[in-house]
Amino acid sequence: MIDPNSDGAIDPNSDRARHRQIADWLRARIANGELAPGAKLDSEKYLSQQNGVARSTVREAIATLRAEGLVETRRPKGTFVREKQPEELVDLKGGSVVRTRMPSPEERRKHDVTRGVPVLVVERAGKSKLYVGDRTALRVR
Amino acid sequence: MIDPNSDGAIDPNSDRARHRQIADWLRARIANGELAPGAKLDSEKYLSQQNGVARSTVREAIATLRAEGLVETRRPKGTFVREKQPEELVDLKGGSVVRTRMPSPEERRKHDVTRGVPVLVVERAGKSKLYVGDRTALRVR
DNA sequence: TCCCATTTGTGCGTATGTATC
DNA sequence: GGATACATACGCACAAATGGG
Repeated sequence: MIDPNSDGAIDPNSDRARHRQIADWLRARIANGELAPGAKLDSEKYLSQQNGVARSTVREAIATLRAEGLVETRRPKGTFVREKQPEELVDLKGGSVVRTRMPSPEERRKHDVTRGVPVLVVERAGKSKLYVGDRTALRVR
Repeated sequence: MIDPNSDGAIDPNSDRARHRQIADWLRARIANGELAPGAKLDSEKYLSQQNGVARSTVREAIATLRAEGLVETRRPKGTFVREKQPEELVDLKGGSVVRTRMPSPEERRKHDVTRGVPVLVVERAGKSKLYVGDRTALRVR
């Protein structure tokens, strides 16, 4: 049996939405290292019972973290804190212009991009190249 | 009265999730210009009745587009196709390293960043600067 | 000022499907 | 087969913000 709020993420008196409070709480635990990269979050069911909210409320909180690129969900394994990826250092040539945006679903599939990870678009001489933000750093020599 | 599927976004026989079908459909309408930048999407209620699905299903589709940076929701006005922002061209100095990621909630507030919009992080000489992806392009001279 | 209609936000409960171990 | 855990989907109710009359 789980004691609701033994770990107390939720303040029932707060005006702040419950799913936001839970997202804040998980985000803080990730930030301070309590939930380290690679760590598995508690299950949605556990979190919902622990905090005395519906599972859908927990799901919304996790969806927020996913969109922020903080966690990644592997079904039905669970949700995990994202780990830093090996980073490729790419040299930028003169005349290049760099932009960033979220990838389309096709680009996500094609380049195997996790949800919540943006891409870098480098344009030069009328052509543009795509780099996955997670695994790329661009350098100006 | 709305005739479900008079506009037919949903194929009930498809095993593709309904919210994904609706997201695909809206994404396509945005891509082909039928829903131009600044245009207002139909309300969640209208879309749900039009497609014969629950409002929560439509909301999930729209949340997807929001995370992709395609639309932006202004409550209680509605959801709108995002417009291209005036772009500032920033020159990159030698020795700079550029990365991209999603902003934290604090960064989003501080820099007024719409959901679904990544940021550019330029690091140089131990210091790093943040640029909003939506309104910034970096140039190598 | 007040009321109302519209629209998104929040939150719940329930049920069923699907993938993994 | 069973247990676990996430995914999909529905329905409901009420809150909050905005604009019109």
